[in-house]
Amino acid sequence: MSDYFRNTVIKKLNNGDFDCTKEFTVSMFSGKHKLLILWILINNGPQGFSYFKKNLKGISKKVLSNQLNELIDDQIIFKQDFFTGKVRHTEYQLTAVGKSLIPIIVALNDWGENRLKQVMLVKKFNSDL
Amino acid sequence: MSDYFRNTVIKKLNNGDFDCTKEFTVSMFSGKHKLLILWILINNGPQGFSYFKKNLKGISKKVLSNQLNELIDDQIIFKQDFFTGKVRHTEYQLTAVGKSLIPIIVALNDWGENRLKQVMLVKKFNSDL
DNA sequence: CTGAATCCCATTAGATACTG
DNA sequence: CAGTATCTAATGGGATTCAG
Repeated sequence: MSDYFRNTVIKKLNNGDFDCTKEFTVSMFSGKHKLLILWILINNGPQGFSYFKKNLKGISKKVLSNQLNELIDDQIIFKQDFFTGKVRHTEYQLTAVGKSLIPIIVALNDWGENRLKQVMLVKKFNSDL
Repeated sequence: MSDYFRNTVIKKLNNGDFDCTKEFTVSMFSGKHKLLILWILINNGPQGFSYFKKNLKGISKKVLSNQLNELIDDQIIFKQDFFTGKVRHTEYQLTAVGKSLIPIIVALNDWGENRLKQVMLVKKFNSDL
């Protein structure tokens, strides 16, 4: 992702540069895994750290941690801790702000699925020649 | 952006790994400036290279070129060249695929504007204390 | 179990110069 | 005008280590 980019946008906002709405919006989504994380939360409900680790194939703990923290900073998700004895379990959930993204994320996902089908059809057609 | 990420997704698709719809979708949008580029095309119609250069504050020619080419590769926009004598002018336009993104981009932008207003209100409130 | 800190290398962005 | 080529500096990701 782009911590640098996010920080740049945050600085701009703090300096009263309101002319960066689009950059702001992009900064909310930049990060390879954020859409996946949100998708999981939308479809499977609140989940813990290890659930994401298992389901986001190939993601490292560091990157996952970064992405989750950025989403928390942006108030799109929040975290709760539970203890079983000394063992900590966590649960990440969508905030109200995060929930307001659901229609967009669903639309984005639908678009991606349809587009992927198109791409695959073209590929198949070409290989059938 | 992430040429690396895009290439990874493309490789996966070529290897028959269809289990990366979300990654595919994200790869379409990854890139700080793509949303801005599309936003310009949606609102201001077809534009040339220098128009983007002027309006995407701080973007370098190299990065702009990359972003435009990725969008072309993904068949979201296409390019036409015109010559006035030996001087080349270009025009980038949305394809049908690109146009299918308009509702999503508009929704994304609306969301971003509203969210930014919220953020600003909170900031103002805090500074008024 | 969750997650922060560190080290190191791959990738990307920016500046500059050059071409058709 | 619209890029491409090249070089360098800044960033980001992965692996490992450590801690609550």
